[in-house]
Amino acid sequence: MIDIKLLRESPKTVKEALGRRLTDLGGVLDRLSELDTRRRTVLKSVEALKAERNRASNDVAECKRTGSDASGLLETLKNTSAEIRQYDSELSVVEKELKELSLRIPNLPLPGIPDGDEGGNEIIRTWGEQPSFDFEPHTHWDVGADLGILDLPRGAKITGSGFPVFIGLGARLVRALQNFMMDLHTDEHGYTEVVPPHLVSAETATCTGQLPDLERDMYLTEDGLYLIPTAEIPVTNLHRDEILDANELPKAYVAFTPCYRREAGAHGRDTRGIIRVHQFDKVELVRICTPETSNDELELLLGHAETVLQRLELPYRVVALAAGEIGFASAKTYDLEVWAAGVGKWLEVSSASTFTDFQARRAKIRYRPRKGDKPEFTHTLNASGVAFPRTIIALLENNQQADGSVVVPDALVPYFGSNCIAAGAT
RNA sequence: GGAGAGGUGUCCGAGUGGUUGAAGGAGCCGGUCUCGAAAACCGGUAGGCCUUUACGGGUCUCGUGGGUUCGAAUCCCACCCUCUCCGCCA
Repeated sequence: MIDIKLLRESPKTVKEALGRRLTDLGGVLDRLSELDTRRRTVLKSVEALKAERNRASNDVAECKRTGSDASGLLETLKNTSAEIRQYDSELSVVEKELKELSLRIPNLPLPGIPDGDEGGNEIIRTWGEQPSFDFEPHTHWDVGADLGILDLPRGAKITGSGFPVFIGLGARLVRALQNFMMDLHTDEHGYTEVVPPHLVSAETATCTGQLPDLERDMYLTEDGLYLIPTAEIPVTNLHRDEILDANELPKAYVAFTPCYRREAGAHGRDTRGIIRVHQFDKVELVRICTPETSNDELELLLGHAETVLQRLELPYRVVALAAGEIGFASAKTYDLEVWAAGVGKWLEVSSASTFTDFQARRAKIRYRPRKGDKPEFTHTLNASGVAFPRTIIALLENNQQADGSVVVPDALVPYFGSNCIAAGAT
């Protein structure tokens, strides 16, 4: 949620920051300022009238007690109340539009991030070696089909395209990845494990910023509930409407959930294999912290996601997204892209973002710096740690052998139960 | 799905039309007492918004939203949530 006071006090700063997103919001911002001014004007009038009414009302009560005549007072009060009702109704109209418009304003990009659109993205670092082969590496959909562990046609039969089926060792691989990542984040990185609801209310999805921005990308049920496109939504909302103690922060949560995405408007992109699917599993990391620490927390979070890929021995790069590329609620985002030798592409497996106080404002997540202090908004952050399908793509494509088998990285062996996936095994 | 009960401050809990933003208790913070602690006693202890350089002032909030009234935590309506019982079901 945009800080309306900031817009009031330094509209130029806000406009310039939002301008870096390369979307035109000028008209909306001007309207917002106009509504804000109007709101305060009306509010002053109505509150003065209410003060008057409250005083007179007490006088009426006093008259009743003493038995004196209050009819004159009552006459005046009637008029005052009528006037108040008029102002009140204007106020509610103004406030409604103000709120609706505010929800359409994205977060302000942090000053340090690169400018521009996709071309402005900066590769921060690269880790690991891209594998070389003495044969032409196959794509994951071929490797997976040949091993009998990934069945796309049957998924399409059951539901439609974009709903993959993992079978046998494929399903076991998913389970191994889940346990490996959850153990890593809880035991070594200190996260608290959460199993959240997979369906959320519109209000919940609004607080994290998916609504109204991504309305078309979420599955909406008949009951008005949305299937989560990421565990970020329910987990960040855990502390909605709460005032936390400073010594409770940072809060760190990890959740494994399926994610459901309509991918509306993405038709024709990455349609083969499991690069882009409607349902996938993901381990999500969420942190809630004080404003002073959020920049450091972002780096920490990014490191936790990187550790997953390092343990899995998957080559990756860290990309700092340009201001025109970051998500609606984000102020700064790093993408983690893993190398996939078969399709020959870098694939995003994690997005680590700080939302500064944007989500906290919407969700009213606050904390008290010291006892007796006024509550302040926290900052919120999240990162995938990490998304499964593209991790599986990288494992299958990078670790494939000439005989069609796939080598399982050491870190996964205790969870998977074997150091290789071979055809015919179950 | 049916029947009933209920949602009040950090917590428990009183309050059925008029200084009740809210009794009382607990907790917490500060103080007195004490070598120190406990006990006892005294004081303090919600959030939002508007306004003010500041001190302060104003207003709103007793699940949410409407309504009645000069005035609502208190009356009326709708919705949400929780609990109990019955039914159904994994």
